[in-house]
Amino acid sequence: MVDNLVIVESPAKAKTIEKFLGKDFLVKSSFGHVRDLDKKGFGVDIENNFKPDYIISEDKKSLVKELRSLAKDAKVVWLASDEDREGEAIAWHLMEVLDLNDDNTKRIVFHEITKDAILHAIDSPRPLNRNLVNAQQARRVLDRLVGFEVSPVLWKKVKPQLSAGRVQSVAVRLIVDREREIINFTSSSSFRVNAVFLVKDDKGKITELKAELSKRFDKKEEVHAFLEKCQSAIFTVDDVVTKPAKRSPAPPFTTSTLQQEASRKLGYSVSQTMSVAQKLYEAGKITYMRTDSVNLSSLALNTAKAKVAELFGEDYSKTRQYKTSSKGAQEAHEAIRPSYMDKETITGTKQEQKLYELIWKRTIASQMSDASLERTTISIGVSTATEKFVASGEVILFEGFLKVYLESSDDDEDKQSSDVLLPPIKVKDILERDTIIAAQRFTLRPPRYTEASLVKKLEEQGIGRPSTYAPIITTIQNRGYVVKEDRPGAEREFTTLTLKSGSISESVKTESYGYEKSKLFPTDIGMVVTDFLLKNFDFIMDFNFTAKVEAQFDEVAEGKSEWSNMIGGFYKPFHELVENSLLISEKANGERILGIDPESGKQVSVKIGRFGPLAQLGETTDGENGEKPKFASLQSGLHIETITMEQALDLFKLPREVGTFEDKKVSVAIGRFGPYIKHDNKFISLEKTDDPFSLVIDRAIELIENKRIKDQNAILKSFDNEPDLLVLNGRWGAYISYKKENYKIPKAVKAEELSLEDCLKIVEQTPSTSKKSKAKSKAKSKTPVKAKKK
DNA sequence: CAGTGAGCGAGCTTCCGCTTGACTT
Repeated sequence: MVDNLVIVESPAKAKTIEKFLGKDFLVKSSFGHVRDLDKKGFGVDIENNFKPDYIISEDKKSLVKELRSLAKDAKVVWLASDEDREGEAIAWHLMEVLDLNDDNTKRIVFHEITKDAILHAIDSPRPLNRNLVNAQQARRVLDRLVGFEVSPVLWKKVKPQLSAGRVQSVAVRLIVDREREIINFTSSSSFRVNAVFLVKDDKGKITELKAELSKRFDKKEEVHAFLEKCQSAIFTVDDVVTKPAKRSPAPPFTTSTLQQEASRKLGYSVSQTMSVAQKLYEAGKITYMRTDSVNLSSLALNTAKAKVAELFGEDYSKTRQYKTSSKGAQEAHEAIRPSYMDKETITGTKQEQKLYELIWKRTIASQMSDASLERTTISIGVSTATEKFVASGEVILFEGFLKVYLESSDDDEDKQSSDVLLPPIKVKDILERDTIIAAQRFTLRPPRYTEASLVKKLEEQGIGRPSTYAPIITTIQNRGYVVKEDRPGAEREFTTLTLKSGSISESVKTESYGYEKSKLFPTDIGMVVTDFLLKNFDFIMDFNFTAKVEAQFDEVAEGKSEWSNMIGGFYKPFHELVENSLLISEKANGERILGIDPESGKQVSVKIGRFGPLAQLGETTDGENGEKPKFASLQSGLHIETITMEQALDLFKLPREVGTFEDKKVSVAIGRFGPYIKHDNKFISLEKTDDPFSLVIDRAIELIENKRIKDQNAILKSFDNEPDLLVLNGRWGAYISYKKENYKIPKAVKAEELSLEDCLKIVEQTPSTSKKSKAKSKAKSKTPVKAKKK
């Protein structure tokens, strides 16, 4: 039995703190919240001042039982959850659930996990802040009200199983808005003129000087006229300006900036970054990874300073304290940094090492001096024209933090390295022209969001928290509102004009553009739901909605307003909108009428049907005259918002009969898994290069025969007295197929040597999946009971 | 694996934030 029970939120934190506190203290973890609103009902009693109905989460029951018995035996229980709204609420829930009272309970907080900070916290406990707890309740109840009242409206008006929420709906809106900007974007082009001059130094050595014309031309004729003037022109250096400049390091990582940089520099997805960071945290290699703070402990500042001095010298060290600028930051933790600043590298998986290295560099760089640079701009006059060429270059005089780390930026397009060493040049120097190239350049449409750039945007708007950025991205994809995928680009032609020696030549080249890799795209359903919510619940879709309610939560936290009043003020008008939307609005299906089919004279439209987006030929009202409309699913790559009449009409051309083979019909269609041939009730996929609209019978027969050979080869073994059992060769090697179920063959066994008895034995010994999971969950629930007994 | 697109009505779905494993392939 121990006199002091300390409860923190994370087990890794508990382990560390226990070492600082000695054997009089037992440190346990609550694993986050222990209670939440009941999920089965509404969880909030609206009639009764929004009284929350809290229940202990199923997976926390045994933990609460254990904590309860430890608390009963302890003299003092120290509630050491984070010092923010959620942390305060966790402490309050623990008090309630563990039957604690003010006499034997102390609330302590610390922002960094150092011995000094912990001991200081123990010396200065404070009472629980009920106002902060109420602010959390208001936040929790509001999210429940919005989520559980609006989602059912979607089930009725759009499609079952959909969801809406304060955070996710706005996240989807961002992506939908961006997609529409892109759809409506029209690109324009202009000519960018670049010149190469040759400069000879004292020793006769020739270096190139690249410069761009300060003016861009819209028309080819203008370019031509300009190049003609350049043919005989004299190029003189008009001006050389050298300016000092400096660059400062980026602040240490928060969750959001770590996700962004890991995405840009290492190509990690947001959730990948978090799970690797979690591993590093659990191994004690970095500080807590869910934080919005850029603050570093004084211990970290000192060790970073020593490390910088050791590696690069005193000149490179500069101690900096950063201030958080993001909206709604609660700063319960430190920034994400290495636990031990002197460790440049660690052991672990490749992924862990890379992420650690990134964190180490960012943190160290944040404690280094500015880089100082010299930026030079050279202006070159053209004797026969008023336009001027400009060359610019940058020289690093003192590297400072750049020795270690430079933050990447999202717009990788238009990347122009200005880190060029310019040749020595003076005003009035005459330059020798080599070539001048004018290339047609197109304006860029707005970029689509990546996971990480969406997180950045959400954080800027104060929407979501460090612990939820990764789950948000998963949710909006799971709900089918958004997909993350690659999409091919397109090709376009551009013109270049080149002045070389004395002649001007013109050429047309092609370039590909718009290729997207791992970007977020809205689905048809995502767009329809967003439009529906905008129409019926515009204030929830407002990007400032969260910021507005946060301000009200703050008033509750400061004791200036009572939480259920605040919620009441929100709920009345909100609930009216819910009622109205149920009454007024029609079912939203995103219908778009494309026009009239010239062949049949019927209307062509697209909409969302029961099973997804479809194209429709004819109107439903036609049905009264006995003629039903035709339907066809939209294939991947086609979208309600952008499909053309031609593309829609093509869909009705399938299924298409191509001929007969072995006296059976051969037809081509497109199904869920792409284009296929149907013959004798068998399905054969087309290959990528085959076009279902033009496929001929000869090619179809070829594919059918190929498939037959392949199927034959897939059978490694069959048994005459048990036709249901086959040993097949699949994608991952040999396996047993028996009565529509597949069974793994143990690694030690050679597939060719299996007898029928061996196979049946394997089938029998393979436990069904349901059995397996039951056995494991039982074993798991036993462990905490054991722990209690000691 | 390769469909569907009518309608009825049962019973289900759903939020955001705090935490870790528990799963499956």
